[in-house]
This record gives sequence, structure tokens and C-alpha cells, in this order.
Amino acid sequence: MNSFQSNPVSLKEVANAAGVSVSTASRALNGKANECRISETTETAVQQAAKRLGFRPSRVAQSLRSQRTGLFGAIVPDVANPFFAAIAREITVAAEHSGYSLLLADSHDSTDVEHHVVRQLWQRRIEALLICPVGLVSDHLAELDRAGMPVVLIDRGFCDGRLMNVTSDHQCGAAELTKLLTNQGHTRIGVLQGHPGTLPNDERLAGIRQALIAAGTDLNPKYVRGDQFGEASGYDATRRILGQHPEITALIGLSSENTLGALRAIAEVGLRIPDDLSLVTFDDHPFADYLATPLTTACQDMAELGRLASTLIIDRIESGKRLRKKMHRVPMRIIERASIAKPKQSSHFN
Amino acid sequence: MNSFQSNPVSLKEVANAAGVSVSTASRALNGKANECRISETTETAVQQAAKRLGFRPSRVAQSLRSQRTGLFGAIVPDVANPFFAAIAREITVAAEHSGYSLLLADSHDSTDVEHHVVRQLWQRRIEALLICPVGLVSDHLAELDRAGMPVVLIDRGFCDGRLMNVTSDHQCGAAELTKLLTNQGHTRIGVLQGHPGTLPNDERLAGIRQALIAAGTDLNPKYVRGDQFGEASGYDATRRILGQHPEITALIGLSSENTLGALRAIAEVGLRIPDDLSLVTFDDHPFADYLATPLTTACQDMAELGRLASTLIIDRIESGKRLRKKMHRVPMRIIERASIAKPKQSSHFN
DNA sequence: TTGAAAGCGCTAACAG
DNA sequence: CTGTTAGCGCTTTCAA
Repeated sequence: MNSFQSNPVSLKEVANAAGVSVSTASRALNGKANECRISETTETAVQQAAKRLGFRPSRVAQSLRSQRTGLFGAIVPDVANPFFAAIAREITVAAEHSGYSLLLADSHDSTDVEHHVVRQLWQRRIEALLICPVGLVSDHLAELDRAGMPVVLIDRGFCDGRLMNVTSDHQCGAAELTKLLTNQGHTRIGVLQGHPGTLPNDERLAGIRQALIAAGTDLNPKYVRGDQFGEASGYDATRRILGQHPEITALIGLSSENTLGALRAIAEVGLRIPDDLSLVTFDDHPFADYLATPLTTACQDMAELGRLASTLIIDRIESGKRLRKKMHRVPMRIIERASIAKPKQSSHFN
Repeated sequence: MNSFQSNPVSLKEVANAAGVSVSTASRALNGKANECRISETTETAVQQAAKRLGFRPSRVAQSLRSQRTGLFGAIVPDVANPFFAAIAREITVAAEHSGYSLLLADSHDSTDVEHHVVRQLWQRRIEALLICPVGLVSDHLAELDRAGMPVVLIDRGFCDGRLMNVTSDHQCGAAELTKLLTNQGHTRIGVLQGHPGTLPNDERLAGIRQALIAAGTDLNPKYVRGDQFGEASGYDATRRILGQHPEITALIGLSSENTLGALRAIAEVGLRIPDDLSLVTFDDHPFADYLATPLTTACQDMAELGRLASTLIIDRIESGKRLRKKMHRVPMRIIERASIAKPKQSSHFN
């Protein structure tokens, strides 16, 4: 009667209760009654017994037997980060939808931890891995892939053509965003960099440069500061750029976190946005419209990233074939708000 | 040599390679060499073979054998919601730390889905369930609990004394928050309600009332509007309160989402915060300091909620004993910002 | 129409 | 010091 039992009911107990053998019970419970020509009588008898005892087949036994766990693994650098949380959500949804369960792990932005949890998940015989990788090398993931495990990299990626990637079109988004600045006449643009060497960072930088060149100028390497995606890096970078290069008229924060640092630094220096300095950024959040200075931004479609990655993985599992195409791009969306003005004639330190 | 193999290497293969029996191999690999007095020679032989073949014991086989999966289940109404994401994060951390893996599911705020995933997790033989439940009844969870599964409810809870709960001290937090308002002379205070009947909602309401009474007045039921935690509900409720009760001088949003709606409605009506209307809310986010009107708030310690819940669960598993104490409270923290002013003499519609 | 038996990969009790 | 055996809960031949 009860749904859950202290000592989970085994098939054997059901079979005994129904007075049949385990094999018959198994068949009756798995809709193989017709196929195996089981009598209506025994079929219902078994079903009754199963219901009465609250039988729930053990998926671990099923997994061992069938060599299929129905498990996805997902690894993100920080579940609490809304960006990764949004991706994780779509993965859970897609997994649940296709009858899979999700083993979620957090790598804390550490390659060591990542290695460790990859091993764990492998031992649990996940059937696919969706990962937002940390670090600059993907050998352990490529190995997994070579071993036949469907793997897809989300957000951070690697262009070596080995693994499947799902990434925003950072270069395009960054170029469009920058164009908004150059259109207003900005040419001396500071960039608050994230982690150099990572795909999003480098592609965004490339996009900025591309737009600057299209506008008849170029990216001044001295205007590029910072080395991490975090708040502190954004703060330091901003202080330094502003201190050393008062001629700068606009700032691009390469992540929403380091833009937070920029906001703090700018407030301390006493500059106003956009009058004294234009500021644009990446990614978005629910409160963006209510900021004191609503920032123009190029934001990623996290839901689509997660969705596309899940679809690719599921197709791969169901078809058994791996796709030729490795890089999958999700377009970014520009949201124009009120953080861009024409550059002032004079530097803001006059 | 390789870490991962297409066809996972079984213990048997290792045993064969090392020229010993599976049991010996098992023992050598599980540090029982001394205990079982295995010769150094064979021990290293087995270890070599295991390493060479890239042996990773199957946790599904181990689980079946030992009847222990080392799996936690977690269910949240929406992983993408930063509040639940933050809780989920601490759970993953605690789980990884104690050698457990985490099966994460999203209930989409639906009791049906919740029921369904609870079943799934049960079939996967999770050893404990941490859940942010949706809905007003907990019978299915109490059943789980009765079946001996450690269960802890986070955020939403039930006071019937059956299940373990970890919840913020909503009443206390709400009372403190309200006191900030009454101290400034506010007495006609509107409340944007969330989902009535849920523990956080009702306790917050109680806290507000308590503070109002302490200030010599009471909560006017007509000033309480809204019926959901979402943005739309907050918007509608604000429009109605403001329209029908111009005498109101302050508003309390019972969730950050419905406060978002309030912000929108207030902007439309053309009121300024805090000059025309004071506004306070619950919960917090990284950009809160940079809002056009930084809101004073009573915020929950999500990390502590997740941590405490995990600790309770792990203690329960390790000790085998269930705690007498059912309700566990995590204090809320008041962050004072700039959204409270003294009430104006006249109503804001004069 | 049903049952007996084998085996998925592992561990542990029991025998040598 | 090590091997044989049984069994976790299930599905699936193979045989009747």
C-alpha cells in the first residue's frame, strides 16, 4: 500500500507473493506479457502484488544488469553563479525529460577537483558528460571522449577539434557591443580582461579589436588590464587604467563580476556614467534595469546553451554517431541601456 | 595506462592480468593486504595490473553488493533561481566532501513533478534527501522518512513535527525589518505577499504584525495584497495597494521577485523612493548596492541553510539516530541601505 | 505459458 | 597467504 518501504521490496518478494517465478514477475511488470504470452491472470496477479507491496525496481540492479545507468554527469565551476545555475537548470530539465537523472558536481574552479569528480562520475558509469570546464587543457576530457563517452563542453571550450563545444558567439557579440561605442566616437577604450587564454576572454578581445579596426583604429594593448573574471580583478584593473590613462573615454568589462569591481572603482574616483565615462559589459541579471546606471550589455543565452548541449548529447546517445561539427555557437544578444554617451572632448581628469 | 577505457575494465580482468583470483585482487586493491595477510609481491602485482589497465571499480556493482549507493538526492523548485542555486551549491560541496555524489532534480514548482522525481530518486536508492519542497502537504516526504530515509526540508517547511526542517528565522527577520520602518514613524504599511500558507510567507507576515503591535498599532489586512512570490504578483499587488490606499507610507515586499514588480509599478506611478514611499524587501543579490534605490533588506543565509541541512543529514547517516529537534533556524541578517525615510505628513497622492 | 539458470561486477564468508 | 563460493536485484536466454 505504501509507496516507500524501509527495506525496499525486491522482485523476488513480489514473485513469491504472486506465487510465480521471478522471471515471470519481471516480464509481467515490464509490459512483456503479450510478447512472452503471459496469461492475463498471472499478469494482473503480479501487478497487484507489486502494487500492494509497493515494489519499486532497483535502478542500481537494473543498471548492473543492463550496463546502462541512465545517468548524466554535469560539472560546473560554481553552481551558485547564476550563469552556471541557468545552464544547469536546462540540463536537469532535458535530462528529466529524456528519462535520465543528473549527477551534478561543482569543481570550484579547480582543475584538481575537476579531475577528481570526472573520475567519480566515470566510476558511477554516467552515460554522458556535460561540463563547463575550468583550466586551459582538456586532455582528461578528450580521453573520456576517446573512450566513447559522449562529452560536451559548455561555455569554456577548446578549438582543437577533438571535443564537442557549445559556446556563445563571443567574438560577434563583443564586436557588436564595441560598435555601439565606436559609433558614438569612442576610440580610446579600456578593457577589463578576464582570464587570458580562455576561449570567451580571447574571443571577446578579438571581437573588440575587430570592431575597433573596422572603425579605423586598433586596440591599444596598454588599455587592456586584469587577469581574472572576478570582482577584485575588475576593481584593480579599473583603478590602474583610470590612473594611468586618463585619456580613456569608455570601458568594457569582460564579465559582469569584474564590471562590479569597475563600478566600485569608478564611484570611488568620483566619475559619473555615462557623462564622464561610458561603460558596457557582458551578461545580464534580473535587476539590471534598476541599476543606478543601467548598463548596456552583450548577454549570453544560458538557457539555449544548456538546451543545445543537452540536445546534442541526447542525439549522440540515441544515434550512436558522433557529429562532424564540433563548434556550436549560440548568438549573443545586445541590450541597450543608458551607459553610453558621446566622449567628452577633454579627458576626465582635467 | 589510460585513465578511461571504452569497455570499462573489470576486476576480473585485473585479476587475470595479475594471475590471481578476483577476491585476492579485490583485497589487494582495497587496502586489506595486511588484514588479509597478502604478500607484498602479489599486492604490488595487482596494483600494477590495475594501474596499467586503467581499472576503475564500478560503483554500481559496489552499490548493489554493499547496498549503499553513496548518493544524495536534492530537489529544488528552480535551480536557476540564485536562492536555490546557492543552497544547491553548499549541498554539492558537503556531499563531495563526505564522499557522496549528488543527484539533482528540479521540480519546476510542481507537486506532480516533485512526486515523480522523489520516486525516481528512491528507485536509485539515494541514501538521503534534501529538498526545498513545493506545495502545502508533505505526506509523501513523511512516508519516505517513515521508511527510514533521512530527509531534510529546506526553506519551505512544515511544523507538524514529523520531518526535519532547516529554515531561516523569518518571523524574527521580518520583525526586525519592520521595526526599522516603525522606528521612523511608519504605521500604514503595505505588504506584498507571497504564497499564503507557505511557512516563509506566513512567518514573515507574523513578524511584521508582531513589530507593528509592538509599535502600538496593528497590521491592516486590507494592506496585504498578492498571492505569489513572482514579479507579476508584486506588480499587481503594488498597483492595487497604491490605488486603493494612498495613505500608505511604506511597502514591504515579501520576496525579491515581487519587489521587482513593485519597483516597476512604483516607477510607473511616478513615486520616488524613499521620499514618497519607503520600500524594504527580503533577500539580496550582488548588484543590490548599485541599484538606483539601494533597498534595505532582510536576507537569508543560503549557504548556511545548505550547510546546516547537509550537516544534519550526514550526522544522521553516520550516527543512525534521528534528532529530537525538528525545526532548525538560521538567523536572517538585516542590511540597511537607503530605501527608508520618515513618512511625509500628507499622503503621496495629494 | 512459465521456470530454471546464468551473469552483470563486486565483496565477504568460509575453506583451505 | 589465497582461492572458491555465494549473493546483492535484476533481465534474459534456454528449456520445458
